[in-house]
Amino acid sequence: MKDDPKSRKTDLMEHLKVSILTLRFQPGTDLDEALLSDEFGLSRTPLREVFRQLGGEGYLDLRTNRSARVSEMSHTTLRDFFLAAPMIYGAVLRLAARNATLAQIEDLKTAQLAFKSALRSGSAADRALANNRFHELTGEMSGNVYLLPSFNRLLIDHARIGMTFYRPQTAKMTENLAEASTQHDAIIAAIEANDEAAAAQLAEEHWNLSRDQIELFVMPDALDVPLGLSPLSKPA
Amino acid sequence: MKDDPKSRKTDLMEHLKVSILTLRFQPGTDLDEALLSDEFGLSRTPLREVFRQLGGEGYLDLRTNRSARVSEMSHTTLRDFFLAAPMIYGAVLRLAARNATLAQIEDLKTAQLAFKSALRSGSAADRALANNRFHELTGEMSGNVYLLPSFNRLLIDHARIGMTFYRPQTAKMTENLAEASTQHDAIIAAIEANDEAAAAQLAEEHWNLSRDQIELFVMPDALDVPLGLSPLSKPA
DNA sequence: TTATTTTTTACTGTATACAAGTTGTATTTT
DNA sequence: AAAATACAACTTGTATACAGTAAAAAATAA
Repeated sequence: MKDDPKSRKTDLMEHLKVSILTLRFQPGTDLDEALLSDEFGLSRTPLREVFRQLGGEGYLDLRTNRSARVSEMSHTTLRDFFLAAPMIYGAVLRLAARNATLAQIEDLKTAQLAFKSALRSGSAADRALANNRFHELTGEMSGNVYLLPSFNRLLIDHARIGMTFYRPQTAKMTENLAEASTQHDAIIAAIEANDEAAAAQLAEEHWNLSRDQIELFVMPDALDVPLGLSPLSKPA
Repeated sequence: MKDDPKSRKTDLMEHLKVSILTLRFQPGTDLDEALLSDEFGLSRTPLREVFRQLGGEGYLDLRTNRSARVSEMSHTTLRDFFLAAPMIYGAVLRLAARNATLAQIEDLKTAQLAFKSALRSGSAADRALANNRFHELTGEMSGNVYLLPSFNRLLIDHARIGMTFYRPQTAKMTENLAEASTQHDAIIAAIEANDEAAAAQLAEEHWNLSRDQIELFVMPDALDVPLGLSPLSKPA
């Protein structure tokens, strides 16, 4: 493993992506050029090029004369998200079922094994990343350059939303996760059978499940704790 | 009009975009960093940042250790294009009808006036750019960050395909252009009336018209010229 | 002449120094 | 004391010089 600048650049890129997807860098966080260039042994020039690229892909917000910032997730985001996601993902899976190659299907099966493994023994970040990888592969399968920009943008926030998703706190949520995994298996089967209709149908079901899971967070069960013993911690 | 680096950078960006959209830079063209930095009075550092950004937006293809290249339009592109465009544009117009502000509608009307003016007296490039502007505005109106990446990617190739589109060679094609303008008016009306269904319907019709126009190019009328006087130019 | 290796040339990628701009703090003014 | 201004520290943006890499040209061998 040589340590040339090129590899450090891709290292940096990967590190930033993963950090953002897993909420290690929270939405709205300012990125310090000096610190990062120091950390990865890169000068600011290539670093800023990476920033620009990640900006274009939707990971970062760039503002002139101000530091790059991890892209925000506002309250309107969630609504826009569930408006666009089913349509885009439905189209992607339909095309995946139409166009997937055998090699791609093998990759997808491998990714699904990794996902299952993460569900069993991984952290929330591991699960979110494994799920992200699975869906990225379906995007590649669709092979439509006009669909992918939006699809990949969706995947970013899907992972970030999923970071809470993949930290199940109730039996119902754990159950939903198992269901998501089952759906992944069904998606693979539909793609392998070139069954476009089934794939599109599964896309919709997969998003409905996601939405249900989100709602379990937005509207949690009422607390059942005696007064004075509330688990709320002190204000930060 | 001050001439600071910041404005030169946006100048360069705008110049590249317009040049690509109007086919002044053909798909696949290599861009010369030294030449462009000389031309715009910018060093290569900010120039390369612009390249990265345009790469992210789909104007350029970037390859390591090779020059940046105007993004290609292959034979598969057209098929992918007409597969994705109606769906995305339908969703965009539906949301535009739902969310457009009065100020945005005014902007759209202004853009449509410019489009009509370009149809009357402009060049093919003027027409393609005016049309591009019109649709960009509908994208802004939709206000959905997850839809816009694909939508803007579509607009790039829409303009490039349209450069032939907007150089009408038969009466039928001129007629189609007038029809496109009429559809723009109808789109404005639907948005102004918050009529989502009508807007979505118009999106589909607008793309059908585009597809018809393309077909007039792909399958031109049989030549009616005596042998030996064929207008075909010599092979390049 | 043809194929292969070496050298040259041109271009891409990176580091560093410097210029311009922004933000926070201290000082002055009312 | 509050507001406004001026200054200082820091961050972002740009230019230039240099290092690394790929293609082209020249030279050598078959």
